[in-house]
Amino acid sequence: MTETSDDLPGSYHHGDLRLAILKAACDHLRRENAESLSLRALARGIGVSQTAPYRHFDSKNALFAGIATWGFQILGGQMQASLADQPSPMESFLTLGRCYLNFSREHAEKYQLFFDSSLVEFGEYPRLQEASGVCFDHLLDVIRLGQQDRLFVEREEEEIAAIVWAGLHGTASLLQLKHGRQGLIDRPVGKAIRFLAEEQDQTLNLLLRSVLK
Amino acid sequence: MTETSDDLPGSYHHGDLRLAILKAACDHLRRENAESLSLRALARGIGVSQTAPYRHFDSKNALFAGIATWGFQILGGQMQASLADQPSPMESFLTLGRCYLNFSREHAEKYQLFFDSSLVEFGEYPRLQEASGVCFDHLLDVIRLGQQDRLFVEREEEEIAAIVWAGLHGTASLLQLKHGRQGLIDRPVGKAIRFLAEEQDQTLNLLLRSVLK
DNA sequence: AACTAGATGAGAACAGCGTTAACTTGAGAT
DNA sequence: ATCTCAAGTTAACGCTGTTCTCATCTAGTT
Repeated sequence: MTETSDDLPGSYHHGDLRLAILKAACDHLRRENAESLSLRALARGIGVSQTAPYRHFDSKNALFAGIATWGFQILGGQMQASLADQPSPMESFLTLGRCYLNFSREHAEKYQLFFDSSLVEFGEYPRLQEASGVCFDHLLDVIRLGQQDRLFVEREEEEIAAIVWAGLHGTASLLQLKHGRQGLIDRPVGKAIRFLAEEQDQTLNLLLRSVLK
Repeated sequence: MTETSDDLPGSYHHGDLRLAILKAACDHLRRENAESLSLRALARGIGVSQTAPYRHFDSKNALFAGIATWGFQILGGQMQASLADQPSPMESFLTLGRCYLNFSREHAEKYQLFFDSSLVEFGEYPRLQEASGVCFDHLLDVIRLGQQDRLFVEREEEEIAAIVWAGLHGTASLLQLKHGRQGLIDRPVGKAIRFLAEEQDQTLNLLLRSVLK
């Protein structure tokens, strides 16, 4: 035993290395980016050997999939919580949109993985698919609620969902450019993105017009 | 000289290695993904030494930036061409939307780089910023055209642009999931994405309702 | 025609990476 | 007290991005 750290005496086992890795990876993704993330550096930072992470994740991609799954679980929970005690289908709808955009901002590093098929192979991780399915089902639920009140244009629920999701994801995605690209600030595109960022409720109202009757 | 290939006698210089690298990289991105792209393998495939690419791109990230710049130049050209001879502002608008979605499908590998700030640092490449600015300006032009006909809700052009861009990018982005995630096919989310894919004109019409008066 | 400068290519080398295989440790169940 | 298995370690493989130094080709000047 190599006496590497100032831990308690018998600290051969970490305790919850899996969670520690997930957190450290998210920290890195927030400060740097996915390309520069290294499993070895992560392990070094935590104070375990370079190969210890492989006891919890089959590969680097599996780690990314784990982060994405974690993200969908958080998002699903926040969606469910936000939907409780809403006075009307319309309010439920707006709340879900706010929830989605807030998540994409607060957990930007996880959100990005949802759509990066180069880092996360959805097909290989059933638990990831299930977690994402739960989130999509929340959206469908809200849409069915609105359809009962004849809130939307007459279309199938999946079609409404597709348009709403596209608008939300597009907005979330453009908002992330704001932090990554400073050179755009004094250009028209900067003004456009600032609008999305600073007038979230107006943005949501405009997006909703796509599907409202 | 190592007589590596069956080229013409004096083939020490490649001719247009820069373009060859750009094309090979795009080929790889289409078939595989960004994470597995290696400069060395690229060079090997083309038949030059491992370090030859560095005469044309400062780094791997510079190569990605080069591909993105190339993409914006193509998109800008297609936008301009598609806008010629449109009968009405409304038709111009729809055409631009189709053009954007078509590009995101035909040049998926380039389009992805537009929004991957982990691979492309916009701030470091002025020519990239300029090429993307040209595309955004085409969108602004079309919006101004529509505003003269009082087509849109009364908002500043950058605000209209932001909403339209969000809808278009969201749609383009979700469409790319279709090819990357087979496991979703028989789920609701699969049906939603299929709608976007198969009913492009209906999708565009719905998205436009966000900003139409 | 010879010379030169600069662009383009090659080769060797370095540190770091993901991943695998074989070994060690320690905690909980029998 | 022993056994078992999950969790952690060490050593090693081949590959990568990148840099440094050197070779070669091209184009233009004298």
